Amino acid sequence: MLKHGILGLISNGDKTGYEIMTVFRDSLNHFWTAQTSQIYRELQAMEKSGWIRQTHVVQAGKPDKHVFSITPAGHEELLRWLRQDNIPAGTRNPFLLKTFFRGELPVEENIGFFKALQCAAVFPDEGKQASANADLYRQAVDHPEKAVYWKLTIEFGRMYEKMQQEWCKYCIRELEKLQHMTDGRNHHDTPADAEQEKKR
Amino acid sequence: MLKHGILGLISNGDKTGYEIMTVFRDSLNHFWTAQTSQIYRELQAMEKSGWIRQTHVVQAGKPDKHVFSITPAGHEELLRWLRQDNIPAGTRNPFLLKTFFRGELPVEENIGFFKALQCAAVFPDEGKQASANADLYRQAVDHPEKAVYWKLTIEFGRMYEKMQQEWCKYCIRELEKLQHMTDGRNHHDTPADAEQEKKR
DNA sequence: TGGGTCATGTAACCTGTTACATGATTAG
DNA sequence: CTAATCATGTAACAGGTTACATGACCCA
Repeated sequence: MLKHGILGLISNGDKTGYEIMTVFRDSLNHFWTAQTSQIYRELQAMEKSGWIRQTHVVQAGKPDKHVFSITPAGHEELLRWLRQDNIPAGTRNPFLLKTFFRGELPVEENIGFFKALQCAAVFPDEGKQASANADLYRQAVDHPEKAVYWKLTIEFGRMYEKMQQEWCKYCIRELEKLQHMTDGRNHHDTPADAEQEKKR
Repeated sequence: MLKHGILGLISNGDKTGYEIMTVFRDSLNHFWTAQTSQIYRELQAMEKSGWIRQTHVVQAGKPDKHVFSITPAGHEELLRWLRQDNIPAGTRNPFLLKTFFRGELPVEENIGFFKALQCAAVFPDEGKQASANADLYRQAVDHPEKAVYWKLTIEFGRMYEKMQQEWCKYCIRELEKLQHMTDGRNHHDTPADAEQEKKR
């Protein structure tokens, strides 16, 4: 996956490992991340596969640059990847995994958690996003037909965040219902009491 | 992450590696997956850490069972994990990574893709979900206070899917706009022509 | 008698994370 | 003078995937 992400970035213009790292950090961070260590490792592998090619650029003062450009074979591979398995696979979500087991914690604590989550902004706002990466911003001006897709991912982020907030509201409602149900039977319920209850 | 998922499952009742695999396959598949190879590996590690403990159950005919149960130390670890880093980190989304680079493909192809995605159901429907795993179903009847959280993850799935459909509509609208814009200037635009265009 | 389920795993590989390591330039 | 930025990486480890391997039972 990362290999193809890097390939896509290089297809939009030659880049060094360092530049690739900055794009991940500044612009793709809400749906993908990558450490320099991994980027350099993948670049080596991709060069071996013939997807990209290296040019040394000697610089005065600064360390030399290794600039990578995409090869025709690399571009073919990028297209192949884009077209392949368009069946959206079940995305792994650590956050839902945790939710699934929250029954172990007292209800009040979970209500508190969802209230906090409701306020937390997951994605950086557009303003930040737009100014973060000069390269992408330039692209948006020069090639609107490519920049649309960038806009689509940002819109996804916005809609996801809104949905998450709605979901939090739903969770809070459900948990408060549960709380009232148990309140009737058991008035001052502490976590320790709940533990005792379970062990019977 | 997987270690803690397994720990959570065992905390809801003793299980063999095989049983854990079936729960992942039948009930958690929309937010997490696990291969048997990995499950057995993790179980070993978790036993070494003292989070779980093994009992051999000799069976007539069938191979022996290795039934795992949670230890007090394991339960403590589960609670620690549930409470730790409640800051929802940027979830890695291979699907958005691909969207980001769709500019490489012709617009019509991408519109077709989003139209197909709009119709594709990502999550299995509740009926299937509920009947899939007898253990979870029983839990829903016996311990409504724990089953709520399971319901919450299912509701998340439903809301996510609805949001994705809305997003697809938005994407189609945006791409059709783009198509009309380019239509004015360049009438019978083939992918090959686009390639030529780019290389200038 | 052949395929599905129950039940165990191993080995090799690929991918991702954490920590370390260097060194010059530039801006405050 | 100090911290950030540009620019390169390596080493060790953790986590996930793919493929292989075994064996008995049960149902059609």
